[in-house]
Amino acid sequence: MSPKFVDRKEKQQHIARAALKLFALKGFAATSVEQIATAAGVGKGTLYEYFETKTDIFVAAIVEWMKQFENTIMAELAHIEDPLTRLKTFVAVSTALVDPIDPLTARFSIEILQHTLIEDGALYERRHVMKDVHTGMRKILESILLDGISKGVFRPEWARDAEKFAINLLGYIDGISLHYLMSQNYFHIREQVAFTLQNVIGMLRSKPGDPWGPADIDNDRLTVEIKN
Amino acid sequence: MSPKFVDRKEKQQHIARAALKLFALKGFAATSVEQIATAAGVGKGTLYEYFETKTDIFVAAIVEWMKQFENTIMAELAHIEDPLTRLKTFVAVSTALVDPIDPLTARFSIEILQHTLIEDGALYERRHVMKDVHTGMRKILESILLDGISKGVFRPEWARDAEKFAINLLGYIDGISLHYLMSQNYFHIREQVAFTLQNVIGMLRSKPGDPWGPADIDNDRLTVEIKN
DNA sequence: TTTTTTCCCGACTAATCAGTCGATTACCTG
DNA sequence: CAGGTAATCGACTGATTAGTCGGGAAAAAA
Repeated sequence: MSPKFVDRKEKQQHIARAALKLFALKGFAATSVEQIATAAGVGKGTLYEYFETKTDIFVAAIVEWMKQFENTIMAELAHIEDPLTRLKTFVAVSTALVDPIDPLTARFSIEILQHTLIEDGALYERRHVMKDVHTGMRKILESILLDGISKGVFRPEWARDAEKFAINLLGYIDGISLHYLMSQNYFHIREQVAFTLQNVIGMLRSKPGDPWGPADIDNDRLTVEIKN
Repeated sequence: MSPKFVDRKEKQQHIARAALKLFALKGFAATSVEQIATAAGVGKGTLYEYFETKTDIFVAAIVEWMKQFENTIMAELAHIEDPLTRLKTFVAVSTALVDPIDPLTARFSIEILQHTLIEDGALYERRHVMKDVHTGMRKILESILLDGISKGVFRPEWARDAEKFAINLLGYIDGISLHYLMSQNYFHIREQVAFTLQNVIGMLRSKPGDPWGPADIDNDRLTVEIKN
């Protein structure tokens, strides 16, 4: 049955993925190690061959989750040139995570948030993990903005505030996603995001002396499929 | 010692407040009923005279928390006439919750979020609680905007989008607050919020044909004291 | 075949904790 | 003062669960 030598990395990843689903669905506290073992198709003892503690499994699940997200967004951006489309795509991929069909990852991000913030949360001692994620996201967004400026699509004055812009937009995306999850059917996240994008792009493109108004953009790029 | 007849409402509130501090500090799961009892200065058995379950204590703590926030914001707004100042005050009070000196309430809001979203979270069956909170906040913000329009400070075209505007701004406030909490010292929340406010107010005030630019507002109203 | 190595497992342990219950105290009333 | 009642308490119970450990199975080596 079991081969003499097992690819430990691969098996760890397999377990981490099984754990990710459970953590996202039920939360860290409500997910027992036994359940993870069952979901991964191994015994509880085996699980402890590959991870020291439950928290380690959690961290591995987070890493797995981030990897998937980053892959998705980089793949989407890879073949897009137009700065406007790049910006819209970035926002679309980010908000697609809370699509009602698959709210798991969004719930999971709450779980991470909590264990990062709460004093004896599983991640309190490893807060840098989330900081690194956000820094990575911000860099991508900043580069989109600066690229747009260099291509003459956005006005150059915004270069000075690229970082502030990126931080704010990321904050908005997360916040509106959370509110959406909490009060489903109360508003339409696509419309809300499109509204913001219109205003933001209107701002980014307007030049002093130009009449200002929300950008009249098409929202085709606001739909993105996230592969699990 | 104990009087023959006790004001049950008052004692419940007393316990709820003690619980609020603990829940905010350590989270729902990590706070034991025993600890709540000790913090409230009563025995564990007594506590169950006033609440049926641990979850009921949690809900009571949430209600207590919301009441405090609403009192603060209404008190602040009560004596302000100028729409711009009202808007800035609203944002200031909302973000003051994540002041590094007292991040408890922000952590608590994460806790609520989680138990609202996770399937067997303590609040999953009572999701409407959070929805109601947000509706209340949104109404306040909308009224500020409409009032500003009627006073000629904001351009009337925005009336149509008052609701979208309010939902987006509330989402932004929560999102930027969360990011701030997660990566302390990485950015300055006051500057970020001021930046957004400048742009938002610039948008709200600009008229078609006007040269567009961020509003040159003073940020005095961005500091607010939250009383515990 | 026999031995060794690697991997797998689930019963067990020790600790935690939500909720119960019977005993006790303190106040009130007659 | 005495009987009754409201309020308090914390030891106990039952259930859950993170992490351990020793036995066993399969593959490789000898």
